[in-house]
Amino acid sequence: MEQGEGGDFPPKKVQSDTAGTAAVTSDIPLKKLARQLDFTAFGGASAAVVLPEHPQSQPQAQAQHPVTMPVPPQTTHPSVRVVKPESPRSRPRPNIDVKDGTPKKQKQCNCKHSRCLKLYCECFASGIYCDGCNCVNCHNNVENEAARREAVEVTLERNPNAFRPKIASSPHGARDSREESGEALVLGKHNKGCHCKKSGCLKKYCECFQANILCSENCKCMDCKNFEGSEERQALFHGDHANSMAYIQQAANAAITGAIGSSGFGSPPVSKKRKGQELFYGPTSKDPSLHRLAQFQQASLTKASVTTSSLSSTPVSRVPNSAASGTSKFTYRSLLADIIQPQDLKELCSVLVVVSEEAARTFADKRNLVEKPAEEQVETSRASSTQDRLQSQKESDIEKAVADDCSSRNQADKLGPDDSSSDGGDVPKGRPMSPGTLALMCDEQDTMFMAAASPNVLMGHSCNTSSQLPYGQGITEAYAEQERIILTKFRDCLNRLITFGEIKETKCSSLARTESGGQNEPFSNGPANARTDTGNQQVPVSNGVSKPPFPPATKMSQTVTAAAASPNNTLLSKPSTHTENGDINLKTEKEL
DNA sequence: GAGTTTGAAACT
DNA sequence: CAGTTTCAAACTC
Repeated sequence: MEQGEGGDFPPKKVQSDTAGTAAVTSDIPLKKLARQLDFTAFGGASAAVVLPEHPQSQPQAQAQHPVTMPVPPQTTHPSVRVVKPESPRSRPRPNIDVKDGTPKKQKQCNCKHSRCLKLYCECFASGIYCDGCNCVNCHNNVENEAARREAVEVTLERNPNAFRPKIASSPHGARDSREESGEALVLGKHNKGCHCKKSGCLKKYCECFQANILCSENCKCMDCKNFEGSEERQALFHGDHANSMAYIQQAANAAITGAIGSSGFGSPPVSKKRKGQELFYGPTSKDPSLHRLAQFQQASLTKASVTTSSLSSTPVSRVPNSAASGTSKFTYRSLLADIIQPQDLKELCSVLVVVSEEAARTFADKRNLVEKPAEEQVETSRASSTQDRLQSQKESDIEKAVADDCSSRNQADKLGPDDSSSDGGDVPKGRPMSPGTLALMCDEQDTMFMAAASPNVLMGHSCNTSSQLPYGQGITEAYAEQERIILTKFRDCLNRLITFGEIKETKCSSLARTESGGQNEPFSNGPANARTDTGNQQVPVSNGVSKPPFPPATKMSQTVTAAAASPNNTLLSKPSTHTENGDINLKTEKEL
């Protein structure tokens, strides 16, 4: 019991010997001094610490894992106020003031039939004695310690984790808190997940909501609106009325009843079932960040997506959780999936290497006019070799990106449990990167690479400390020149990619409009099996054909146009071996 | 404050 | 493990 451990949790404000005594259930606590559990370490946002705690006590408590019977602490300070824990559902219903998030003072239970010896009882579940509660026939007290202990044993027998905190902290806390600026914390996730059906997870009935955390993949809730990016949820936390309880409830109610609906378009959220993100991204991902991402994307996608029925033969709203989560029929395929071919990459790299060499050579020639050839040769060689590595790295990066891109077509299927995407990465695995991201990553990794492979170069480049370099200013300039040329080329290439992507997007959009025949219009609560919200975005729809919904090509340049439309498009300006068929596919592909 | 709703816990 | 019942908190009026 951690919480049980709880049992071992040192009571705040109470002695330091607690850990020891608390574990010994035989010690009869002094009158009505319940221990307070501390859930702050578990990410429970609501776990506001009410009482100061002993610095050394916390570690002790956390170090304890053995599930033992929770025993209210002994104390030699009867005057200490009993304060119940602020756990995330931390225990049944925490004492949190929804208005301001501040913890209220102890809350008394009102149990009538459980004798306060079942988890129904907040006090019992918290591992504390009832104190000043309004319960009836309470046995959760010193006088009934025997019964209490027995009840604890029974409870633990049934569920060894019964007294453990339900909210696990999230490794992505920092990120979350940042993203949720202004909102309640969203750290951690419910270990078991909630099972809400009607509350939309936006009421305190929901343990996740109550704990101020987002629902996670652990949840089996229906029609969940407690996910990042949920407008309903945001409505609860943001806005001028953010602190108005009435507003909050109104928003929640509206959200639940669909009055607001996702994005206010009058359409019900994706499904009556389960979280929509699973429909698109595969369900079983255990990576919180991915999950959040998916949730976020869900929020975006649902606005732009088409009726789910048109994308899947299975009516989403009737798909059981497991089914929905297990058989994701939606896959996201990058707009560039067919554009970038391995050969393109090779060509790109070749070109970059060539221009790099040329740059180096040109620069060397210039210098040769005034400096010793031998030295220059070495430098050129160095430059070239460095550049080669650079190209090599770029190629690697790009290929990785493309690999992701290509694999994305089956992304949803791949996002399984083992697809624990890079922890904390802002670019979870499986999510195709936009050209812009790709470029940024390349730049970033180039920098990193260069820093590792050639610190001097990096220094010279970024800090203008060339005078300190063994190779002098000349080398630095040569590298700079090479870099400039290469980056320019690379930029051009990426711009072309962007253009291609936009062309394809445009085509897809047209196709969607054509095939959906106006389905993208806002609709009221349509067929239950239905549809997701449609925002203003066009989403490719092709009857059953594998045209999955995909995010809009966000960072794509605004200049789709002419250049893009040119049949001579190639990734590079240099003559290409592409099979230019006018379509977006530049090549006949065989390399994949 | 009474009655209803909700979802976790308990039970079958 | 799924379905049902019990329970107490959350919520509504």
